[in-house]
Amino acid sequence: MRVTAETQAATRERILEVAQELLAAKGFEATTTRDIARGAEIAVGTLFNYFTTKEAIVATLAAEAVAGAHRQFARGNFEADSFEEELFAFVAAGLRKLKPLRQHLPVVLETALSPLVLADEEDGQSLRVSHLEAVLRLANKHGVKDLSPVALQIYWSLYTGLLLFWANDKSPRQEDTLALLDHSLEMFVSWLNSRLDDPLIKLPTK
Amino acid sequence: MRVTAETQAATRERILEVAQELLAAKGFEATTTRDIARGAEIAVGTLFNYFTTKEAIVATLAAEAVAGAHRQFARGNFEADSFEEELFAFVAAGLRKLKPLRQHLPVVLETALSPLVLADEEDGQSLRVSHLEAVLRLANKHGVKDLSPVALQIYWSLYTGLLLFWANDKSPRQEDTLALLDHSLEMFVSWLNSRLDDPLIKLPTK
DNA sequence: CGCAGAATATGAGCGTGCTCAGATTAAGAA
DNA sequence: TTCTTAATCTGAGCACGCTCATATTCTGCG
Repeated sequence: MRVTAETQAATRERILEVAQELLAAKGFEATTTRDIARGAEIAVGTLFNYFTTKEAIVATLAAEAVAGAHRQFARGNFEADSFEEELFAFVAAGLRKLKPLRQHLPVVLETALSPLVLADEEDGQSLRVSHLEAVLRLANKHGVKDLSPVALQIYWSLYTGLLLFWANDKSPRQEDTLALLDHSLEMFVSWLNSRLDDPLIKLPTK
Repeated sequence: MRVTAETQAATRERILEVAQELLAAKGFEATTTRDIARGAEIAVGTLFNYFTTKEAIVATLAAEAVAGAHRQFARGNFEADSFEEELFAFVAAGLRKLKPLRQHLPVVLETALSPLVLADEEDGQSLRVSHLEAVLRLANKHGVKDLSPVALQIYWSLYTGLLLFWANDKSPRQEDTLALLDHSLEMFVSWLNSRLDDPLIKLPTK
């Protein structure tokens, strides 16, 4: 069972690598599951033992990319003056890691991100949940406690909107996306501050 | 050519009706293009003469629904004290019309709404463009002139986020969605006001 | 009328993503 | 080592969205 488990992990890794290559080379639509299976030297059926869906493969790639960014960000213990500044750095770090998948984000967003409330699926949920948890941690660190569900949902709308905008951003170095991020966060954070004492929007202290 | 044109319009209408029924009865995935064609008494090939894509049918249903809401809203010349209040009423009217399609919105959003910058496609663009135009009109009416591209994009993020949230809203009468709308608009409008004199975010006056 | 040519409708067929009955392999018991 | 059973892999096959060569229908002209 030891050897098998390692083999399986290797297979999983091979699938992800091949998928990333083909995705970059031919795009999502033109990359068929048969292609990926052939590249990973397994049968189509086996591919679907490892991933439930073609989209799930891309969602996993995205989730692993941002997970990497999270770890890197946590390690670098970046110290910013303000919540807003640190949030900006955090999101920007995520974008950097997601760059290879930029054009394929709409596909990921539909399956993995669009069920905004706590959904029952799991495939790409990790991305949303772990991102929001990280944001919560940052907020707490800066004294912004107990973001309400509404606040989190608003943040999530802004974040996914940003990602979708980014996916289509034609500006040379995607500076339009960074500008959008800047304004979005400025608006969001100052709204949060203006709301700090409103009981309607705060969660009951646990 | 007269008779034919009418026949075609009737066929188009029949497709949309059948699609709406099947959608409501069985959901998007379970409704096949063969089903729709059979229901409309045409061949599959003919179906695709009228709509480029299965998603385009749903996008058209959505676009016609909100177009109806726009007309109705314009006719009713609803007079509100503030931009925020009127924007709220406007969006809520749109939601009312979209209700039958609520659960299918993610499908529409991916194809029709996610290309956020001016895209080259046309299928569902109408929804985004016409909604944003209506918002601009409302803004002008209330003295908020020349919303910048960034402001429009932020509004769009909030609006699509709202729609996706709504699609999954499990609260009895979707009051969670209305609460989200309320807070989103409050944040957006007060941010707009705080930015009124910032040249960075205003378009050059034409 | 009849006829030519354009417009429209048709459905067999293609390439997908994904499934599942059966073949293959791994792991422990005797 | 050999047998048993559970886990894993396999690819022919299914249903789907969509296409395109062909058939059908419509339109205006002589």
